[in-house]
Amino acid sequence: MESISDKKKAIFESTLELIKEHGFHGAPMSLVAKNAGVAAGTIYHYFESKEQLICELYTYNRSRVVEIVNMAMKEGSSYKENFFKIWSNLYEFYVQKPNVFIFFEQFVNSPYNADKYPNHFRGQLYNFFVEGIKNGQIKAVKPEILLALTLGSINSTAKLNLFGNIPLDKTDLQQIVEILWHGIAMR
Amino acid sequence: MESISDKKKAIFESTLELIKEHGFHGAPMSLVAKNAGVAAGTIYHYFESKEQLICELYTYNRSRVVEIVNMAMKEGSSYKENFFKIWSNLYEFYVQKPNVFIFFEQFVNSPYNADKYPNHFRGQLYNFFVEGIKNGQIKAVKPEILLALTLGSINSTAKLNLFGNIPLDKTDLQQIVEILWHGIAMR
DNA sequence: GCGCCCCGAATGAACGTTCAATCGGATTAT
DNA sequence: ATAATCCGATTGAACGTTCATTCGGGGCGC
Repeated sequence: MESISDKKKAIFESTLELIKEHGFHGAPMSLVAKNAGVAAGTIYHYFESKEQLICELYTYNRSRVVEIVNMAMKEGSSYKENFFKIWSNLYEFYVQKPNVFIFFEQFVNSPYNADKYPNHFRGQLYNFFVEGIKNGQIKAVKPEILLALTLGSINSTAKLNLFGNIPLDKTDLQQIVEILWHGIAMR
Repeated sequence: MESISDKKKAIFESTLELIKEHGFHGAPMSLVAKNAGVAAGTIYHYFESKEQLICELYTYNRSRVVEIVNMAMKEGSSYKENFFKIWSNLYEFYVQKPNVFIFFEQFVNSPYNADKYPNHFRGQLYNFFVEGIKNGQIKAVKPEILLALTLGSINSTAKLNLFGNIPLDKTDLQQIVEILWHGIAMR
């Protein structure tokens, strides 16, 4: 929600783009600056260091994702509909913003990322599953497992779409969520 | 299958360890050399460049993984049993060799990796699913989707085990594969 | 003594970061 | 209204460090 200055936004965008294209290596501050249309020194006016820039970039985008999930949880009318909404909204976000998606993938497995097991969705999404179990809509599995499977399937589907050489249409996506739901739903 | 010299193996192991611990950055050749117990120059006797070292490290370990899958496909007696075997053998491999697992994750999303959509299992595992569909054991979904979901679930489960702060026992794993199977199996 | 393996100091390019200088708009003084 | 002052934002050349890579040499087997 906090609004950030245009310069900061440009630096963020430039960093995302470079990392998507060339990885952490291949994203030197000089290039980040050039592509953002600012001088090298300017970056250090906004960020303490490269590490901090990257970490802030992560937390900023992570909060966007959390926001999306929280929104989606209120959209549908039934529990299943909510689940589908969450899945597809998150999927859509990743597919629409590949540079964020790839940055996430790079960051999460990098040493920049301090806690490898973030509480990402420990808040709302975790509770969403706990709720589903309590109400008998979902099998009684550890909620962490449901989280992992759900986010994991979004992840690999996004990758399949972005890098796979087969196109994924609405029907395919429907099938995928259906498979997941069929796996975790009661009955 | 090809056997590699002890020095090469030591260099591989050292690289894996450093990358797991400190990422691509934080794995300078000088340290790779030191931890492998060789001189910096020696590495260049075996590898043309750092890039080549990393790429070879990848293809070497990838072939190990492919091997595991191919083996697992012959172990069970029923189709479902085979599926379970593949899943758990691959899972076991990742959990037993976290440095390989993390290296994979880092590599796949890095610019070192040329083709983001590798034919990894296009060979045997792909056929395994095609077969399953033909024989009516599995829903008629694009095999690529089945691949993505299966490998994705292995992936996120391995991460959950390695980094999550909850332990995963046999029952949990059983539940996870069961969920997946229930989702993709016919009926 | 030739070829192969190995060493590790040397090299130079590239990188993250710093900093003195400059800009430009707002504020104050005249 | 104009001039003087100020101050955060911005610049980019320069610095010191780190890195991948090179290379001249040493030792061992044949």
